[in-house]
Amino acid sequence: MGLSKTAAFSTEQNRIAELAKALAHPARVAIIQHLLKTKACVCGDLVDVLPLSQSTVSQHLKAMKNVGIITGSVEPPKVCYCLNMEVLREFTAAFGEMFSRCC
Amino acid sequence: MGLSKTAAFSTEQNRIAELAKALAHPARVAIIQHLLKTKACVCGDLVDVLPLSQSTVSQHLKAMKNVGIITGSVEPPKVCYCLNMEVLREFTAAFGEMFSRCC
DNA sequence: GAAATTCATCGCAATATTACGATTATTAGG
DNA sequence: CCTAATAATCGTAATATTGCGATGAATTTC
Repeated sequence: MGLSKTAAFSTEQNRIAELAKALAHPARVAIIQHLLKTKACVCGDLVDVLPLSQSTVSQHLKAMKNVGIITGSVEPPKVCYCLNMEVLREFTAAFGEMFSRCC
Repeated sequence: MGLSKTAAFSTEQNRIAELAKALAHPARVAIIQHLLKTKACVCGDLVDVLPLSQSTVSQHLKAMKNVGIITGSVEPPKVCYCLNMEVLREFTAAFGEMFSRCC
């Protein structure tokens, strides 16, 4: 029917999938990489860096913010985006734990 | 227009996104977890374990096989699926490297 | 050769994602 | 108050994903 049967899976499985989805697009990867590089918060120069329109970038940022992997703080008239280290640790922990036994 | 502008991003960014996409669905996570648990190869009992139809499971397996994160070897009339440790290492390396500096 | 088993693939429907331009807040500065 | 700057949201269109039942291919067993 086209809808992801999230209800049929565990909370953990859904969370892991959600975290993975936050990086499951090259633009999202590029955003993360840029935020890592510029260390300090960055705002709409993401639009300059990415080969996408302002509205599209804004949508990606919203999606990533919903998952929690980035945060956005208003600094009128700009918005400053940062990586959420808490969630990055959650990410590495989840996958690290998952694959620790085998490789 | 709805198409992922993959051409506008680097090969590395696309590969990372691809790897993430392989885990960006709870069913895929469940498949990985089950393959980790049963260590040895598993076949169609994935269908018994997952709350999805045979055809849907087959599709997920195909997608994951395309990314390379699992392999399937024919053992008539069954097909035996295994994790590809090579690609799992690629996965952990990619994200480990990415986040090594910050957390 | 006729079932039975196992899995891939096809065809379809529903929903999600990606992308953009245009519009709408919000706020700073004149 | 008017304008410029910034970013979110809306509306729309195209494409991708998810899911299932039905069908098809390969192979074993009887």
